Amino acid sequence: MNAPRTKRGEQTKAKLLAAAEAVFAEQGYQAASIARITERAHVAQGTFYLYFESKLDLFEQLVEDLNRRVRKAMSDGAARGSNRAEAEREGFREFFAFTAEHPALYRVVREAEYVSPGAMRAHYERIVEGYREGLERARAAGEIGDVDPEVAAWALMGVGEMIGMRYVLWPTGDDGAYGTAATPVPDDVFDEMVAFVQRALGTAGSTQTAAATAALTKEDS
Amino acid sequence: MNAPRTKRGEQTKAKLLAAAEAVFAEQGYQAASIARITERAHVAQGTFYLYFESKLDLFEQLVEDLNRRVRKAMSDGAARGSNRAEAEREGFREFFAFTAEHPALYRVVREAEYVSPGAMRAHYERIVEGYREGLERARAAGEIGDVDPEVAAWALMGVGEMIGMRYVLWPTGDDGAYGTAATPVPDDVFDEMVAFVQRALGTAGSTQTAAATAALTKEDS
Amino acid sequence: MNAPRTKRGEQTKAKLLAAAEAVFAEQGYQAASIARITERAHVAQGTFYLYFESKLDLFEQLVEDLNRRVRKAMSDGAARGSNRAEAEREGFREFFAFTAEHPALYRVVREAEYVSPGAMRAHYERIVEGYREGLERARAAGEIGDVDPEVAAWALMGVGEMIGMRYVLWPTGDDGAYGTAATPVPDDVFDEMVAFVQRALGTAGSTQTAAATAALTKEDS
Amino acid sequence: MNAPRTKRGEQTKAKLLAAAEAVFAEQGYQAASIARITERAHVAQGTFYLYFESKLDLFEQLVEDLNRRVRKAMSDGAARGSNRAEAEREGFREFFAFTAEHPALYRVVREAEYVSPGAMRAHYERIVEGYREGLERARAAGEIGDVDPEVAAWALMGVGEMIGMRYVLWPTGDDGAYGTAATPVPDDVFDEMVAFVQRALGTAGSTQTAAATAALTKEDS
DNA sequence: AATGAATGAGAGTTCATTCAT
DNA sequence: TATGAATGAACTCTCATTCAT
Repeated sequence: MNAPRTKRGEQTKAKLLAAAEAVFAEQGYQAASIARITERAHVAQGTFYLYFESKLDLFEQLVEDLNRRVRKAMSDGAARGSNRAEAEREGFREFFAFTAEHPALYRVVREAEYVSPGAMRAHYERIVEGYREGLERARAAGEIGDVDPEVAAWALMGVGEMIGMRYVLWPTGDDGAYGTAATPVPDDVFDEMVAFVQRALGTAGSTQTAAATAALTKEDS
Repeated sequence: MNAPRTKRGEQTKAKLLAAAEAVFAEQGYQAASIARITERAHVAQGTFYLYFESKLDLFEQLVEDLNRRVRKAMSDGAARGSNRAEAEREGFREFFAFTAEHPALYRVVREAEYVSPGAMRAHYERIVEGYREGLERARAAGEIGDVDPEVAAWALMGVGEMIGMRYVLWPTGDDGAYGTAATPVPDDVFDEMVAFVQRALGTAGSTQTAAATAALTKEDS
Repeated sequence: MNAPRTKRGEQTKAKLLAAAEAVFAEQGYQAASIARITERAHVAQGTFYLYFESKLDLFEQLVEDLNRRVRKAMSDGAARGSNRAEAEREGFREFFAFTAEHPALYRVVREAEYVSPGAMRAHYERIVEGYREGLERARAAGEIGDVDPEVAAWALMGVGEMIGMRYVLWPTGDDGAYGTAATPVPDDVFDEMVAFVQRALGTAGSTQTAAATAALTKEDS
Repeated sequence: MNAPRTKRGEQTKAKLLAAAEAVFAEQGYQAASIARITERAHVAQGTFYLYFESKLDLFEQLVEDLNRRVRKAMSDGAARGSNRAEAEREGFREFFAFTAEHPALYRVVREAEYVSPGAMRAHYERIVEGYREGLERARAAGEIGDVDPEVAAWALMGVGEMIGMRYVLWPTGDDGAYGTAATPVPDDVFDEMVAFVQRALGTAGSTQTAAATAALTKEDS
């Protein structure tokens, strides 16, 4: 009652997931109706229940899927950096890019507290886990100061989420309507934020000015 | 159709707001029904519409009310500090205490993206405004480093929100059920977080160890 | 969420119960929809849930209500008889009259095995309990033979139910459509059946022919 | 679109009928879904419509099949008896045994009033017809009293059905859950019931006590 | 000011049946 | 013969809101 057994079924499920992501981003989880989602996917309402047990099941599958992808993007970004400072910066860059491209993840997770606390926590915990591992390695390598990796990881998560919300998702000067094209974080804000976290972590070389850091990273972008 | 004109009316409206806060905290905005709220307030369903135009109106009034109170608590806390470092620390302390006592604010705001984007933004912007003003003054006084007050303010907001969610609202080891007594942030986590933001802001004297800071502030608590 | 608190509410609930009885009789429990029932009661669908928690709740309330009334009718009938033979006969007479007037009870109970086993069993057990008590008293008084009251009571229940179904509810020569006026049991069938059970119980005087018995009871009817 | 044309097809249809009987017994006709039945038969949903025109068609085929088999069992049992009294007893014995083994027949027929009145009536009428013929022959032979065979046949049907329901299908002391092993009628109840109907029919020799009858019939069982 | 009955649109979900392969 | 994906109408139930008293 869940996994498609033919190619056609696989396509249909993919269509549903894509439609759900779009509708969730536009209207949020609660306001999104199965009717709206299936309509957008060009399938009948009943078809939905061939691949998902419930609206909640869809939600959890979607969050898990997006979570996997955002972590992949972040770790790919971090891997581009040759030291912790660069890894941090590139990880955030990817995080914001993903947020801009998949606003559904962001928005839906914030709505999820009462919908699926488990899914929400798992989402944050997995990202934080990535931060924590990175920080532990960096600390062992002497690249950052004497910080508690766990607490620092949650703090980084918070910084990223709030900056992402404010500068990526809120269309500047807008009245709050969604669905319009989201803008990525402006360069100066991004640099300020990166400098903020690097000071917080005591990253080696974080004393350089934000402007200098920006000039540096422009080269490899 | 909104402002109570008698003392009795005032009490009724207050009962409704208190009930709404409790029910919102327990079930969230979407799941909370007017029926449940009026039941908890011991008034008839129709009475609700004597004081609120709609569920949304209630929501916005409640968020505004709580927002005013959390800002008051934070600025009172900050005023207790004799320098920026202490102000920061005491502000956060009050923020977490308020979060523990009024989980509804926190939870409902996160759910509000699609309910009332205006109310949600106003909530964050007002708190950030407080941070920003404090940071600007501190910078003018040379108490903190060369940070952009606006970006730093949003970053602080993010740190506070995420740490609050993780350490105040999630009953440790729990499966996600709400309604149980929330625990405030553990001392060591709190100290780590404060040290994190003080390094990030380049607060004068932030080089002291977290333990030392803790010892210091214990005296005046 | 259940008991009406005003006269108007009481009338509405009564209208719903009456409509439900009619619709259940016509279409059965499963096929009867809340929409159909509320339409017939001239109220909105939502009104239904002011007085019943669910379709099942309505069903159980209705069965209990009808059960109470059929037992009242039967015991009133039995009380008219001056000996066990007459009590038996008059009890059955009332049972069939009730069945003719309230086919819903009969039909809905037979459908209830999977809907509400508890309600179905309670229905039968309560009626049987009445039979059993009557039989025990009759046996103590020497009015009937040496029968096991419990087993005999269930047997009587069976006879009544099947004869009722066959001769009261099945419109003779009909193709099975319901909703037409039900006919009560024809006199000769009734007499035969009464004679059958009186022989089975060894009721004193049951050796008289059915015809004679009929002639006898005509007088007091 | 109905009759299997190959051996393989025949097996598939048989699997479907067996699965349907089991599922009907467990959940009843209405709650049983084609999906559940085909799943249990280990065939795809579409396969169902190769052998049955509709769910109703399946129901009617199943009822007819079971009806044929229960009548066969009953008449085989009756044939074992060397007189009417014994025939009656053995017929009931088989009826209860069949009920215990095929609870679906019993339960589904009671649910059938609105599903297929025709099938339900035919089921009862055919069994009653068997009773009636037996009673007519017995009466002609002077083995029973002066009873109307038609009415008596329906009464016997009722006794059997109700005793079967009460003592075969209701697991004693149970809360109404089905699917557990059904117990056959206890000996003493069975004897009481047989004595009941034999008195009702005025079966020759029915004045003997139930115990005596039991002793008698034990010999040939 | 307060009540509680009434509303009705809309939600998620089920399921017998059909269709393309 | 057999599959399983797809359909869409119909269902029960919820709930913010309005109305009559």
